[in-house]
Order: sequence, then structure tokens, then C-alpha cells
Amino acid sequence: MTAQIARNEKQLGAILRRARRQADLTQEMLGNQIHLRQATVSRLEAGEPAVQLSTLMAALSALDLELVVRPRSKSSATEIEDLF
Amino acid sequence: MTAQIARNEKQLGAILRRARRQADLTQEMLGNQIHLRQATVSRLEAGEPAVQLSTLMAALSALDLELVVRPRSKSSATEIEDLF
DNA sequence: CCATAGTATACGCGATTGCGTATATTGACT
DNA sequence: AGTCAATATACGCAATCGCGTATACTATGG
Repeated sequence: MTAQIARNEKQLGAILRRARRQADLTQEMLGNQIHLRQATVSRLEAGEPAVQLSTLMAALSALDLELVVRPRSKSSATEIEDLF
Repeated sequence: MTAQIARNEKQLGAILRRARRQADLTQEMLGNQIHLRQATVSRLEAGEPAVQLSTLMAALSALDLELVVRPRSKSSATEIEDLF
């Protein structure tokens, strides 16, 4: 899994969904790991704006992901290199 | 401003606060730009877990930041420094 | 086709959001 | 010390969270 950019909730949700599937987890399995309901995972992945930060961070850590905050890249080509 | 890693809400809040200050904005100015109250910006920067995703994304875009999701690096920069 | 796993959606609940407004508290500078 | 800007907290409010539980919908394989 390569680094992916999220500029809104929808993109973030989509990234999480891909990551979860790649980890071969169902929403329910993921939810059990982090003590969130399957319905809550569903809302997170759907990109609903009002889900809470803790929900996001819990999902990220269960999927072994981390967040990087950086200035917006103006070039369309993602310069993932400068993360390393 | 260089890319920064956030693995929890507190780190995320701290990053946002630094970015806002570097942009020479007060919480109130930032809040006005994104139609959030100064008090809400305060809670976000304090790392309160229950603030909403939309609040985070709004602040990021106002600060011209973006989110990158990537697999956790085995050791964070600070952990590496701790080795020396 | 159809069964079944997986996902989305719904109900009532207590808790907490962000809101407007207002007030403490803190910090930086003279 | 004293002043003023910046930040943190508080009140009541409507809205919405995530909860437990349960049920619709949607795929995908048999």
C-alpha cells in the first residue's frame, strides 16, 4: 500500500476502505478490534463529515496506518518521495 | 513547514496549532475563514478526540495543508533520534 | 436463481457536538 | 504591575454522535 492523499472526508473514507480490504478485514472485524460498531465503520468509510476524530484515529491504528500532514502539493504528480 | 506525522488526536492538534501560528493567524481568524467558532478551533488544537472530521478537514484546507495516509513507519523520527 | 456474507440504514437512548453568546484565564509587551 | 490580545471554558439549544439491537439492501459464489 502506497501513500495516498486525502483532502476531504470522502477521499479519506475511500482510502480507509481500500486499506481495510487489503488487510482482508470486514467492517465488523475491524470494528471489533477498535470497539466500534460495524455501522460506525460504515459511516467513516462513506466519508460522512460528522464522524469523530477518535473514530478515524482508531481505524488508522488498527490498519497500521499513520497520518502525515504536509503543505498541499501544487503539482498533480504526487511527490511521495519527499516524505522520506 | 515540513511534513509531520500524527498518530493520535493530540499530535494532530499540535501540528495544526503550529501551522496556524506559522500562517500568522489567530484561532478567531481561522475560524472565520472556515465558519467555525474560535472555541471549536481551540478544541481541535487541544486534541479533543470527539471533534468532527469536517472540522479537521476545514482547518487543513484553510491552512493549505493536506493529509497523507501511509503505512506506519516502523520507527518515527523521534524514536530514531532516541537511539543516538 | 438463491443463499449467505457483507454493508447500509433504522429505532430509541444518553452523551456531546458546534452554535451564539459571554466570560475566565493566559500570555506577551511596555 | 497593568493592559490588551489570544485562548480556554461555560450556558442553553437543536442536532447528531456512537451505542445496542435489529433489519434492509447488495453482492458474489454455488
